[in-house]
Amino acid sequence: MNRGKYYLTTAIAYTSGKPHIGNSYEIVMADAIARYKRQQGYDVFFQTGTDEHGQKIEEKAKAAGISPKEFVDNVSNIIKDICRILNISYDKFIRTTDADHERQIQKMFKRFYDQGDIYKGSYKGMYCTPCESFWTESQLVDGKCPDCGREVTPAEEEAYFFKMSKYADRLIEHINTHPEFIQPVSRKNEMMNNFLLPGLQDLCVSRTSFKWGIPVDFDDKHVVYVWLDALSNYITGIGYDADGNSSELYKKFWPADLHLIGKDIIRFHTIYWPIFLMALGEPLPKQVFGHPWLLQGGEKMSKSRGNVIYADDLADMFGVDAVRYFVLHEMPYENDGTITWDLVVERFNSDLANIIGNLVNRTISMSNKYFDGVVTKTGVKEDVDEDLKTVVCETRDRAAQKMDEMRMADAVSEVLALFRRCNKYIDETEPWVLAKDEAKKDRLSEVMYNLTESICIGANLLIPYMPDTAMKILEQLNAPVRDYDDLDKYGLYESGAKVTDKPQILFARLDLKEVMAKVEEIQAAQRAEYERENGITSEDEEVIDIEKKPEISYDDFSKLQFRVGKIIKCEEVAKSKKLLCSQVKIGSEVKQIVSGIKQYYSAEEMVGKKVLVLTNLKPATLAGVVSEGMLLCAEDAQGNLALMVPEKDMPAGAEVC
RNA sequence: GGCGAGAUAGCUCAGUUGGCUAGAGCAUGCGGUUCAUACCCGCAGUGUCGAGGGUUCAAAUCCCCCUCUCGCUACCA
Repeated sequence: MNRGKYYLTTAIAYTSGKPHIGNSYEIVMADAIARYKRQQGYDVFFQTGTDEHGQKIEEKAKAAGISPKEFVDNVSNIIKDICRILNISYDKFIRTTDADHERQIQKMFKRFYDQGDIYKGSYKGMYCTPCESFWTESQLVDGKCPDCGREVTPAEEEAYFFKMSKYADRLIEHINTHPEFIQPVSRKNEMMNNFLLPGLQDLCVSRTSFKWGIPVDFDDKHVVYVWLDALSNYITGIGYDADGNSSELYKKFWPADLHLIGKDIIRFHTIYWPIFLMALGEPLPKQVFGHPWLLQGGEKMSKSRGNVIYADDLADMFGVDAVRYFVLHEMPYENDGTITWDLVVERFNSDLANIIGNLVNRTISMSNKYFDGVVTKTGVKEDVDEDLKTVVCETRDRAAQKMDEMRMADAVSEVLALFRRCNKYIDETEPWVLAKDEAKKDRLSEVMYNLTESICIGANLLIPYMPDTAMKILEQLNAPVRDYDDLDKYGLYESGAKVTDKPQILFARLDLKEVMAKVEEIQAAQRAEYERENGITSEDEEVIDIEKKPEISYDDFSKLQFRVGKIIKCEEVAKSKKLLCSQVKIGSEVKQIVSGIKQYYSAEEMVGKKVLVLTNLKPATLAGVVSEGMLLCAEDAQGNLALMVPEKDMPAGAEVC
């Protein structure tokens, strides 16, 4: 049955490095939806791809000593490879470095500019140095910084801005009249309360500080802001043309039925993207779903520790379908899910090996033992059959309901429940008892038929989630793939068909110890690779590279005054989550300094410390408290802070030079 | 600080418009079974449903307040 078109997309993956399993979750979920919709009879177009521009990539390529294009070619291929490994049935893999995509972005940018949606602005007279923020004229309050109320100063850099405010009312209207647009709904409030209702700021849509991006063709100092570039893939990938010559594919499939994205980028997809589309005069996507994340339990993931979990390692160990099953099953609707090696083993053994694999195996071996593999419907029914049939026939719609609500884990569980019910049926009917009584042979045959038919329906319902396993089961049962519309009908398995006489083990039970031993090897290899790539020996500690700032003169440096200060009193700033307010003795004076370090230091432990202080910074008010300087800290890649302290004891007030 | 979500079994969670002894999966214990991959099936649990107060014949569910957790956001000199 043809149910119309369905266009779904994933976010395109940023090509700054190999994605871990948490990043790969989304593509598996998207693939399950795509297969599910195809099975239902939708004409599906499923697009994914890679986002390849930006400063970060420019820097990474430079560090690797290759061109940005070489760098992204490499990573993009790795990501395609992961798609292949995970059995992802995408129809289009777009790269933002594709020539036609780049051309369309330039045309769109020009069109926005000609329409007056984009204007060339500059930061001049609108930069608040203390806040490090740029403001447009309209945002200033009495010509001053709307945040701190102080004077703003001229700055030189020019940039293009998009007039978001022009479309804000229309967007608010759309969100309010289309409750399904932002999913889960709890995210809608965040967008409305934090961005839309307070007033949308114009968005800077070009950069001049780096080169690796799509050049603005009428002003080549600028490259297009990466989000405008990346978001547009959803239309350029299916042949949108800014001059009005869009492809038939585009006309057929746009607007998208679903943008599947991570919860961290909901803002870009539900505010900026719709506004860009409004400016183009194109319809908005029907739904944006921000899914939760799959996190590694407990410890922080880091390649240098070798504990990053990758899709390909998982697939090697457990097989593709087990990985697909795990990530889909372990992902609740709104909360983040967890993945660890032992959780995967646990789920693998209990759900896949025990419940599904063993069921198929025991059923086929009984068919062979009692009837040489021939499955015959005899019509010898008993009451106990009815509940089995009811459960089996209802599973399709129960799972469908969960799928339509994006509750993947629940949908998979519904299908699993069918297999559980089959195991129970075996216990209820006790085929081995029937087999001992020749008079009950026809009843036994009916029981085997019921089991085979039920498993057959279950296998069909498994197709979206575990396509390979589903096909293996059907092959072993010698049954064709069944039409989705028939999956609530019982008794379509061909009576007299013969199942395989050599049942294959679908999922061999795993021993946790053996798995963990292999995990050790994987982790050691990962650490070794990390060390090789970064040219360090195992003696070296983890290092961190950051963006370098421009060279300064000694004069610049000498303007700063650093001194040793002793913290004599410290308390939490009441209205803030991050701030501590310290009284710092510097020489004979005491300065009050506010610092954002509450997450790393308690007020009590601060007292008595001797720390380095930038003393001649212009005072500022933070959360209503005056701060007269800055405590110096080092920050690692995860944002953890460590206070700088003198290596030997020095008196409070000593100058640092 | 603003806005929002949440706190239910050892663990992960479900509980629709208030209504029968508060449920599922995993883990635990006991029992059954032998077709099968030492599997499957059944039974048993323990729950102050975060604390306190209120509305009601009746509250996990509605209202108030408190504590804690989480998300987005602001501050992080």
